[in-house]
Amino acid sequence: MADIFGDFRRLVLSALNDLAAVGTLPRGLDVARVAVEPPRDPAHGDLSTNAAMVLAGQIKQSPLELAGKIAAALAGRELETADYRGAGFTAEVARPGFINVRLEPAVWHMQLRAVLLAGTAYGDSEAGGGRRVNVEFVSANPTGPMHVGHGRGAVVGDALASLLKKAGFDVEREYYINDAGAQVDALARSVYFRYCEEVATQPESALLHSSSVSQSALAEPEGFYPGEYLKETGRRLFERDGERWLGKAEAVWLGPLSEFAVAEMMALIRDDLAALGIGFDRFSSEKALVEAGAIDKALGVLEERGLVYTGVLEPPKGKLPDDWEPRPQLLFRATQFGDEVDRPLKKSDGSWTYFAADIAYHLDKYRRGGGTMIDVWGADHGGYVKRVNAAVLALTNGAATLDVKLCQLVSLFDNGQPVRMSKRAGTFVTLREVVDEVGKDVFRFIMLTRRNDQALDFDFAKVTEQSKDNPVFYVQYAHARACSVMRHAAEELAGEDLTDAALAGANLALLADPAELALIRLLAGWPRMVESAAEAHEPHRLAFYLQEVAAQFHLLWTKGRDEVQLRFIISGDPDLTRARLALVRGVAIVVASGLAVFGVTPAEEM
RNA sequence: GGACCCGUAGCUCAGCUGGAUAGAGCGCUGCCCUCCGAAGGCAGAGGUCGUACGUUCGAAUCGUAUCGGGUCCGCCA
Repeated sequence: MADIFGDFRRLVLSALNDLAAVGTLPRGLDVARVAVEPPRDPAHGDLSTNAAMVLAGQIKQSPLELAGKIAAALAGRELETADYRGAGFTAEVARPGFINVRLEPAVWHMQLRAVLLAGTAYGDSEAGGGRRVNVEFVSANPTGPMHVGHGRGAVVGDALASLLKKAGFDVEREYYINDAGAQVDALARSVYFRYCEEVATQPESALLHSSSVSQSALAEPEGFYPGEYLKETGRRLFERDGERWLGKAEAVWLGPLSEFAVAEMMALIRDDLAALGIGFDRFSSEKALVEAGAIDKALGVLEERGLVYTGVLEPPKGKLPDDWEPRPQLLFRATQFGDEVDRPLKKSDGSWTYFAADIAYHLDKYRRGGGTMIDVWGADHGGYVKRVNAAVLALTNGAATLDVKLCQLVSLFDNGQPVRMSKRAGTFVTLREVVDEVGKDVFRFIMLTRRNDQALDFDFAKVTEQSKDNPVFYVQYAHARACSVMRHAAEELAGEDLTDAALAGANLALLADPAELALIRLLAGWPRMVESAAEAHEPHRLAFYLQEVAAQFHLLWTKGRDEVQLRFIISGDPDLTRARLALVRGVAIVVASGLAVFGVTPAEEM
């Protein structure tokens, strides 16, 4: 894949090798931090490398002097990749020790050709080397429909997975279903309550003839989930099972109803996810894991290493809970792996903690081939990161890495006014309502316009506005505009071959305007952008990049205004027209390629 | 009281893992439409990167302390 920055970096490294061969440099220098980047100021040239400054410290030489030697070693070399073969460049040394490189414009023209030939596969990278990455996200409790915060995690996780795939990793998307534990029991009881309500509406119901049944059945259970959606679930249960569960002891129905309720809730959640265009490769069940004895096995691993013991935790600092008292518990030595305190594995009633199940789950993921694990969580789980990291370290002896991405809160606004949300008051806004209101593409893009650890304000009025302060619109508009130009061209140049493959053969050397070259430079940065964003696990970077591409394209468009925009591109000169159409297509390809990572459909017209 | 996240232009936010004169949008000032996408663009003003030390050739970026905002806080998930 054509990547001028990567290619030039290889050139620099080979020059360094040659210098080492003749003894100018010692062997075995650490070149990991040697980078080839576009200089911040275009006046400094097309490419810039910090090689001299990175190495100067290692060999105690002046960066400036070393830069001179490297620049001399670079002189006379040629770019070796087929995409640029024969293209020349000049290197010069600048103040602190930078080596600035000016490329012949032909390099950029060749780069544009490569973009057209690659299509939306442009930017695909081998950087991941097919290594396995497991991305676990959403994992919302199966107790109701998703809310907006879940939606953020869903989009971030999904886009991150796509990004990693584009960067050459073997990615698995996974959802962890917390279908064990007290909250599922509470869910089942809530469903039972709604079921009884439903039965009571039936004219021939046994409930009507038995006051004792009605009294016990129609009391809201402890931990009741009050949401309306469970009424539907209760009705569906009645449709399926009739009055079968009526008046039975809880012990009889709790198990079957839990299963029923979780399946119903997961169907709800899958629907919400489908509305966002998100699917998973795997759903893992906590319950199945527990029943398979995975916790015992995982704790066995920890026990072998002497990391499990029974002890009493120090009271938490600051204000104590009212009922605090010292209790002996089964604990994990998390403090040996960077956590503040050792963490409980068993509750005082002898049942496992959620953490114990999580230890088992992460070991399971690791054993399935996940040397690299990414978990996307809500920020309210922040206090949990250290202990899970500690557990992963302990379980795998440091062989696995876990990166937990915490998504900060999403606040809803409408025209600057906060949208008040309260579960109790029933003014709770679900993810589905938001997505139905603004559309999947808008929602997805907006969720990626902030770093995940930055709180996000979501304003219904602003995100649907057709103006420049709306990044979704701005980027989509660039793509639509490019498509519009191509439609005009197809009409006016009927009979000409305007496919990407044909345009790649245009005389691109005619693109000599600084604004045109600047735009190609930007497009050339796409593969680098994919790799660095993937490495950092930060999909939001692409959103900013795409806005930049859109801005440069709009700029170029208006630049043609003197000659009337469309005529600037589709001019009287057939060769120039084809060259400029090639650039327009290049923009469309990169934008579409970026939006594809985001799971956003590029607009062809607006 | 502790842990985690965030303090960058009036506002909302980037800043590519330590580099050159810190950027973008909105807002503000002044420009650019007979017509073909002005749903856009150009130029200008606007900064002690919360504060103070430290690490080094070099810090918005790393470390320590401190102030402000948010989230969470034994067996809840």
